[in-house]
Amino acid sequence: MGKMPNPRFLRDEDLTQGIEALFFGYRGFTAGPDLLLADRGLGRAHHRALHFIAREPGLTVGKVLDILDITKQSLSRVLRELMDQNLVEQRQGEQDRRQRHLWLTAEGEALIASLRMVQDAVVRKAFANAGAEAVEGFLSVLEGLMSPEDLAKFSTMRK
Amino acid sequence: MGKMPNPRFLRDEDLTQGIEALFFGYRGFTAGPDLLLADRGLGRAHHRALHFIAREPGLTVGKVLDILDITKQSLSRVLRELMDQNLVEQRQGEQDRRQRHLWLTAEGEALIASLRMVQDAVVRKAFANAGAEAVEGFLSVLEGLMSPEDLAKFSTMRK
DNA sequence: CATTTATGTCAATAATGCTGACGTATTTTG
DNA sequence: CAAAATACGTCAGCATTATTGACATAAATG
Repeated sequence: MGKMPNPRFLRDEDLTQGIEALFFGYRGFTAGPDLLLADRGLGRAHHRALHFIAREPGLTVGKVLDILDITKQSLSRVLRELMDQNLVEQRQGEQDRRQRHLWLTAEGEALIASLRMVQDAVVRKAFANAGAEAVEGFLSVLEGLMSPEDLAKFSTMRK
Repeated sequence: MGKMPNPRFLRDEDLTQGIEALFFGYRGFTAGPDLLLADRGLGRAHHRALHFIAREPGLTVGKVLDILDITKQSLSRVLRELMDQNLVEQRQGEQDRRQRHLWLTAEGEALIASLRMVQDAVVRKAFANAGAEAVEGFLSVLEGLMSPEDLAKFSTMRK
């Protein structure tokens, strides 16, 4: 595209910097929600489940398993705890009655809203300070880091 | 800077996309090393310790505690396992003999080299495909996500 | 009707973190 | 120099998140 390629691009130090940026950045990204969750005896796994159920209400258990890529035993425990706390509820599928569709209760909506509030504040600040173009770069690098399977999930989610 | 601000920048969907990109991207970033580590009965915590010891040989235990921000009990177990596997060794400080300086053994160097090989391949591909400008954006967003303390650590590490 | 699919559960195990309490060696400070 | 602070280690107990393997049930499908 007529851009001068940087002759010092992709040195070991650049990669080291990228690796460490991800380590520290990811920690800043999860710190806020972790505190809120701990109040209710929940952890990051519960947050992830809540996030994707909120994003696509009525998801089946199988779909969540596919997204989170954990075993059903692990997810089962997480969902059990969320249901025990009246944050999530299950409804049997109408067409396929083997399926369990997951929905947030009002209380679950409230919790994810406060988690989003905290996390959005961090992300919004980082995005705003870096600028729209930087956000584009941020996203495209992260897409490149994803496995093909996860990239497909990520992409179809935002269609 | 005379740039047209995008009127649709920082919508909820943008934040959602950023959040999910981090989730899936971080997973792709850790998947390769995790497999290699599992062969030796090690995990991500050992990887992090090895990384920072490799990066700054002779680090003291206290410095590693500060970087990783875990308790000394947690780090102690990790270091014990690394030393038991002859990957890391400790040397008493010469000036301050209370300190324990950490060094990789030849075997430790070999392990971190193969971990780096795997992880670098993923990061290099993502960086190369996205381009130098995208990498700038990637880094500046991640810096914005870091806590002030972690940003300081991150910054002083690359002086 | 046999098979596959979607889900749940029991039991055991591992990695990573935590808190609290103590102990030792060494350095610093009043 | 004695007291306090620092650097590090360790014992014990517990929580979260994940794993594997085995087995069970209900419902859809060929």
